Amino acid sequence: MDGDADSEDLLDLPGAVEPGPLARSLAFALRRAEAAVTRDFDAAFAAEDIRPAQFALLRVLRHNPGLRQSQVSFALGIQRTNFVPLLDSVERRGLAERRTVTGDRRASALFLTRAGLALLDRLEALDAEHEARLSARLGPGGKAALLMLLARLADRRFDP
Amino acid sequence: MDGDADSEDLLDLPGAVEPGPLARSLAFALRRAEAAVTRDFDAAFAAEDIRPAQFALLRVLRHNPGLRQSQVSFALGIQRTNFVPLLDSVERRGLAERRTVTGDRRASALFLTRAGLALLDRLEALDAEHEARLSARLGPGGKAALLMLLARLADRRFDP
DNA sequence: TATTGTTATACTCTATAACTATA
DNA sequence: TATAGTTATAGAGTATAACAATA
Repeated sequence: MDGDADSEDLLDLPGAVEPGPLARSLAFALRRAEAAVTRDFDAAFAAEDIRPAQFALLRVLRHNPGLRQSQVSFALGIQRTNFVPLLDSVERRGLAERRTVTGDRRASALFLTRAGLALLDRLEALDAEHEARLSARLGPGGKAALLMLLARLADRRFDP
Repeated sequence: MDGDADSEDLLDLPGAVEPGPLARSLAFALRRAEAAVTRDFDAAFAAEDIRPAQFALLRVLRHNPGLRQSQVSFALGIQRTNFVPLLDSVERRGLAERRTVTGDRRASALFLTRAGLALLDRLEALDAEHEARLSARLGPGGKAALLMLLARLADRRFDP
């Protein structure tokens, strides 16, 4: 049901600690990889005071102007209730705005401001370098392979 | 500096939302994959009331009896200050224990209890099924490839 | 002086319940 | 009745500063 080769040597726990079965745990490997990516992200974006969720939000708004909050939060995998303070944080900084929707006065449509677009241009430049550094760790074809495997893991059709 | 193939089609944001450059973001892909793995973990371990960090701690203690707190917390990637309540939680349940070290009265050595070992046996069985389900999502050789790529990302020698 | 474990604290992310105003 | 957005709140995970006991 598995059939993978041995990869016990892939994980080096620091300080001569035996990793044991932890060396083959996907959850543990994902956690360590995400921590490393976050460290590089923090170093790369320190000057812009932006967090990953804010960056992702701005990117979605640029490519999908006028979406409703529920649509954006669902696309980002954030509950609509937790999306409110996230959106507030970028709206307070004048990077995005809520506009009232004609025809449904409950909803609000989301747009980047000019300032948001200007910031996003700088962020995309920083991100290109960030992704290039990570890609260099992975070797030729590594990033494409990794994105494919991660997308398979994340496929909600397999969900319990 | 990159040279990967196009994989825009790998990410399907729900609700006809254009992912844009988010489709090639490693941080975003990692976040979604980790969320999916966590959902499967929660479903698999619901009956045992155990969290990933507690499980990882028990596993390290089994394979490395007598380690000091600092060593274990470092191996798990948890700061020693945050490790204290984690260890407290498993010690309160009688799964592990602190023992005084002869020769250094500041330190404590960590051991699984018999109850901890018994629980860990059940957890390892659940985890084998959990990992097998994830491995099935990835296809033949997928898990080994993914573990290798994640280890490359996590390699601290590349850290900023 | 430095190290081990600890407390206190704060910030982010996430999760649930309940509310409002609309539809 | 149901939906879009909101508030309040609680639980984890993580970060820094500072302390006591010991080395």
